Amino acid sequence: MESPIRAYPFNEIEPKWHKRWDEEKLYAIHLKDPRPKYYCLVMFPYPSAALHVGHGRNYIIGDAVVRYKMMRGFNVLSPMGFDAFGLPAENAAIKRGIPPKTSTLENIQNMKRQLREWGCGYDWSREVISCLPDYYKWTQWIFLKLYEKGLAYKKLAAVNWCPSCQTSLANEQVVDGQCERCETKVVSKNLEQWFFKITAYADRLLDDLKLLEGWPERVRIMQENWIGRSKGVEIDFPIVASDGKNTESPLTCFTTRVDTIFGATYMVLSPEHPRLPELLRSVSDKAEIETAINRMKAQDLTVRTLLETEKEGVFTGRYVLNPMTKEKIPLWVANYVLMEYGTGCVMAVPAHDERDFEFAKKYKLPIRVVIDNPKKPLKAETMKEAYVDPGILVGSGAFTGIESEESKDKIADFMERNKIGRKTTQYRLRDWLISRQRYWGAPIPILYCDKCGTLPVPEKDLPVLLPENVEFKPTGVSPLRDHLAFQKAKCPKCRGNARREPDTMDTFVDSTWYFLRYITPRDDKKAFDSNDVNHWLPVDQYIGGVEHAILHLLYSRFVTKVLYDLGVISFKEPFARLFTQGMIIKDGAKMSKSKGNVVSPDELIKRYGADTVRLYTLFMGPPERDAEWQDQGVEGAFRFLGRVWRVAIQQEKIENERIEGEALGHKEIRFNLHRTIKKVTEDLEGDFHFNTAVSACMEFVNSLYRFRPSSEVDRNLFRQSVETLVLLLAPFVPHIAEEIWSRLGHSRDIFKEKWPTYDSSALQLEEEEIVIQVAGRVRSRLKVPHDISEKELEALVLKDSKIKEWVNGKTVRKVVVIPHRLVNVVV
RNA sequence: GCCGAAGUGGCGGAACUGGCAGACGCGCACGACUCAAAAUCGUGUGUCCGCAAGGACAUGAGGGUUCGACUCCCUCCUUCGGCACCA
Repeated sequence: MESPIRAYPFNEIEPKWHKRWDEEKLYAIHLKDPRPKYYCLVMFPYPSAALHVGHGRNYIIGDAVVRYKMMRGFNVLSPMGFDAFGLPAENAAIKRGIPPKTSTLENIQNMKRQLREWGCGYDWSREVISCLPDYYKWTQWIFLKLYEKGLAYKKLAAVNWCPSCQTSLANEQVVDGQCERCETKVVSKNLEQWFFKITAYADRLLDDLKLLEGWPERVRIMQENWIGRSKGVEIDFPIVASDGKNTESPLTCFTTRVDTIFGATYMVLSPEHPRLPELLRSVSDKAEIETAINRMKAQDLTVRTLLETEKEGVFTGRYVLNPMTKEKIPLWVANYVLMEYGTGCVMAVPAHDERDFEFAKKYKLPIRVVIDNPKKPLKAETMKEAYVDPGILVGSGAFTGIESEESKDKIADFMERNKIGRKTTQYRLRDWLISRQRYWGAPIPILYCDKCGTLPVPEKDLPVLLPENVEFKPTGVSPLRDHLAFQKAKCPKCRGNARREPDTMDTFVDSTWYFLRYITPRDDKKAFDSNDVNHWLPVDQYIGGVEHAILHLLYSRFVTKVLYDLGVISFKEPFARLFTQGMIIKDGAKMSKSKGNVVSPDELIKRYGADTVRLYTLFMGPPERDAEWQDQGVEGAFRFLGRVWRVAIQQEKIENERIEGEALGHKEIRFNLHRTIKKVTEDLEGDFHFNTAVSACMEFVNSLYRFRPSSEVDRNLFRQSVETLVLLLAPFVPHIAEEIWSRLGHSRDIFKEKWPTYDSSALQLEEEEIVIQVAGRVRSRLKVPHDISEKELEALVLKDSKIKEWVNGKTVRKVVVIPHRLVNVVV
């Protein structure tokens, strides 16, 4: 890149203030400070090699909020740390051929330098690094707490396995059947794994979303979808005995549409249903049936769950009884029924379910209408598709004639009374699989003793240290399994030899509680102090990318609720307000090293200074939306800061310059000044409209360039204008603001100053311009006194020569007067 | 398929509660300064007609409500995101 352009001396200013802020400990807070607290948290980063401007948006937004709140008189907590365990760090280390710890700590140093250069300030005395024992000791403690509560358990299950990362994954880490990290196709594998019982909290995680008014609607909806609660009924279908003796227990299905029960003309099991072998025992020609079932089982699950996939099935030769109609209906097995959801058994109502309809048509199964369309009566023989909307029950025994929505409860109650079925709730959410067969994570604090079984590591023995001299290349089993020193353990009960759990925890466990650790980060007696944490949390403002809408944000909410139940914290939700900033796009794609479209902040800062990068980042568009990075836009921000510098520092020069444009007077400048304060304040108090706040400042600078102070009073206003401008800009461009502030003769740090307030009387002009429309089109405008009455205004308008021309002969039907704004003459 | 967000000049984007569409910035053109360039300062810049004054058209498309619609309602199209054979 070219050498720095001639401009204000940002390369002297910026390092000077970084040093000053460090020395003054501008960001260090005291927990017991009497001012109102404000906890501003940005999502802590993975320590990758270097940050790009896309990452920067997060920290710049956060820093602007922090500095603004400081000026509003809050005791602002702004901590930072590193989410340092996990696959990305380990994979990067493997590539470089060095231990993950070395590369991670190296990366952290580089990122800290970058954050400092950006001018983003944190209370570094509170730094947490999740891969260091003084942190993960307490991550392990959290695990033990969940274990005590029965919320951490081990089970053999079909789990998602990434063949490239050589580890199991949580459901949340599988995107479109692929590994979230490496996009390799995920396969299913039967393994014994550790899970967190997040499903036990499904209802509360869902219901408490309503408490999160400060969260973006879309994030709440995404979590709602993910949890996927559906209320319905479990119904027992008695099996018709093939040998006359009815000894088999009934098959249970789950449905959200009990209202359609009278139309259930067959029943379908998932090919994986555990009772299939038993059901088939008495069937004579079962070879063919079993072949068909095995074919369905072999079908790739990701393909099988595609809507387009052809439905396939086979009749089992068995029958069940529809418990309401007492009819004998055939029992089928079909590929469209999933074992993972509900009971793996579905009552099929072809007339009112698209999938059942398609299946029934293919295999010529009976279709019976039981919900009629009130607008257009249905006929089973002529139906082209299932009728899935509400309607009136027909052919439904005692329930005929009832509206379908209403009938759901009535039928369910009837079933409960007669022990046919019971109301129940199903969730899409699965328990959180937390074991990883990889090295770079916190060891799961569990011991196995041949005599005493599975035992938690006693709290006093924490941390279970992650050994450093390990051959850690992924092999599919945890490298800790064969590490002798690590495995050398004693059973806490019988003192005999015990083995350690070799798996490590998912990195997302580390980040479920880091925001608690920031309060008392060096406490080696406990994870956090309940009193302090209860004072400082929930986080007032959380800021981060929307990619964590489900994963991190759901897991953190879960752990918070567990800690609440344990009585160690007094709040149910960790983050009161959430702001999700948009991505930065370059050349049509998300900025990423692999795509080769990253813009490095280091070079930009060298060329233009950090304030320019910050200002452009905030100005480029609404912060919650994606934005396209344009190098030329950076120049614009840089030019603006030059204008600010000149108007503030080199005032005399401007005073002496020849007036070329239209000059503005005292009154207009005063008006603009207060209007700008109002606009910037409202933009920051609202949903962080930095882009319009910056543009308001630009407008004000433009107007200052038209001001020619001619008197002492004028010069005072000019000075006041400049000082206010600098205060308003300080959260966005802290270095230049500090520098101008001190050059204007202030010795106190600008962030210890009060945020300016506006005077509404200055916004009240005696004369205002009114827009005049004829038939809704602007035809003229008038300057009128502020306190003119509507009558007077109307009369004035009708006398106006231009308006007369437009009215010309037509009758005036009505005159609409909107005070202080507009008059519309309707002809 | 369901849910959500968005669609405005050459570009990024503004527009309060329904009240001057295009603020602010980029780009472009012209002028001032300069021997010249850069930087800076100024002027102009939606489209069409017009020398101009001015007028017509214009916020994804089409309807509607209203004195008045980027904004509200209906139908549809496109892009992005989430969920999805979930019973």
